[in-house]
Amino acid sequence: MTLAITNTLTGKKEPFKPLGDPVTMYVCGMTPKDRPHLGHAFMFVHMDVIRRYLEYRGYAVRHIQNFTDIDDKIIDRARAAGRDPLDWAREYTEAYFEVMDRLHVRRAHEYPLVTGNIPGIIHDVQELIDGGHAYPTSTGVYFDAATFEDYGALSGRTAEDGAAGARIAVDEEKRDPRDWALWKLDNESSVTWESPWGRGRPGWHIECSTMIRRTLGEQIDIHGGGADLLFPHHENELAQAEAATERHPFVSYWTHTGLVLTDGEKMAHSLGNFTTTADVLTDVPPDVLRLYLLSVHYRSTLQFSPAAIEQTRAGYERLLAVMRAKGESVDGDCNELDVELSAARQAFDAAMDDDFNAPRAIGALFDFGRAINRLSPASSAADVSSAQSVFTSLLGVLGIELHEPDAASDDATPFIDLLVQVRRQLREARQWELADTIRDDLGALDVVLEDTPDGTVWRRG
RNA sequence: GGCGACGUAGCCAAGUGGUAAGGCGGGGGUCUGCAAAACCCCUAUCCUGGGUUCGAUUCCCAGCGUCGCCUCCA
Repeated sequence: MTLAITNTLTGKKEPFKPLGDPVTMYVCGMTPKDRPHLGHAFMFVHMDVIRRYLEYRGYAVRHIQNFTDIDDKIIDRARAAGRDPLDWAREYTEAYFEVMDRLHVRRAHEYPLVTGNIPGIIHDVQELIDGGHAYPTSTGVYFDAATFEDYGALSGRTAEDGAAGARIAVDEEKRDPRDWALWKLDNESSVTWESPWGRGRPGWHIECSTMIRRTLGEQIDIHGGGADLLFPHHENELAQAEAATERHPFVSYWTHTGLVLTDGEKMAHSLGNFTTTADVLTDVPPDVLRLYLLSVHYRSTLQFSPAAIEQTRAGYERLLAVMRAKGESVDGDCNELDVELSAARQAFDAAMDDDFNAPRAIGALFDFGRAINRLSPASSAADVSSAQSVFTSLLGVLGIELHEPDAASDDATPFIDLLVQVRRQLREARQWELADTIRDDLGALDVVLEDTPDGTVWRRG
């Protein structure tokens, strides 16, 4: 089987052929101006799954993700709060890690910052000027879009589209409405740097081109980011990179994640309609949220719905139940579980090979879980536990871990055990009403009792 | 206005030119003292109208609806 990845540039699923070893992957990270919302969680979780699956397939992956730690919004917000912009950015960078760690988003190998790449950015801007792709004006340095023949290829927009859609105030000094700032002159803000063109700071798009070049090289395998960055950000990034290096393609596979909608519109900091990831995690376990985010293909739009998360919670319970299955057969030479096991692996791989189809992969795992439950009475303990370990390892490729709600450290445990003991005696005495009352009352306290042939077991509900 | 995406059961959501995964919910059953969990069975003809085809939910056109990008944005 071959892994195929949809490439935004061509709009097609293409067989994955890495440039070399390791596979190079760049993900457009956050501008840490506010706390990460569910849109961020969706994107980073899906990108994490892409990386995990590549590693599962045996590729070594070098994953780089930036932080745009200085930009207009950060400066504005910090100034309004009377704070230092860099300090502001650090605070929300921490907020990012706090929440993504809980969601098991694996850390990138490096997190370059704009503020740590100024010399490289200045070098690259100068190179574009020298190459005839950029020019200085009284407000900064601009990229000359007309000098890059393929401009618009990624987002599928022509020069005419650009002109027609130009709603931004026309800058008389720009040669073309499509041109954008590589360097912004600025003598007022606290965070500026000297440059050959005057004091200022980088434009947004150039940072990614520079960081990719410095950390991964002139051409990379995979570039990820939200669909809202396709234009102009990625279009410009591509133009800057290829104009500077004259190497094509800059990126082999452009992967864009769908956007998260809330009440029918895009969730965004700027719209003020966002639900923070941390907020959701106050009452939704991280693995449940992760399962929810992965229940939609990465390229699709996710319509955020608390009700759907609740449904996912129930689905997660079902996954947990698979781990409670026990092999009961002593002579157990039932090999049906082996058959199911290899079928599950195959279905999982096929789904993920097909453009990282996590929803389908999850479906395959639910099938596998049902098979484990069904076959466990006729299988040996060893076979069941090895099936379960494959089950958890495949879930692990999706970054989903199975955790029973923790009861071990609970002070109430001895008392619950005691009640269960008393109830056992009541049941032996056929005192059903009292026994049921204990069960119901414990249930109201989120302690679930199940009477099995081997006795009563209880767990946190 | 330009460009693009999407519209699948009560809900979430995959997918295919030959009558549609999975999860939640609902109904029935097995098991159980009764439950719970688990297991088994049932629960959709794929927005509308044309067209192409032996045959379309899947391809093409139009319409309706929703969303995104064109400005900062994951």
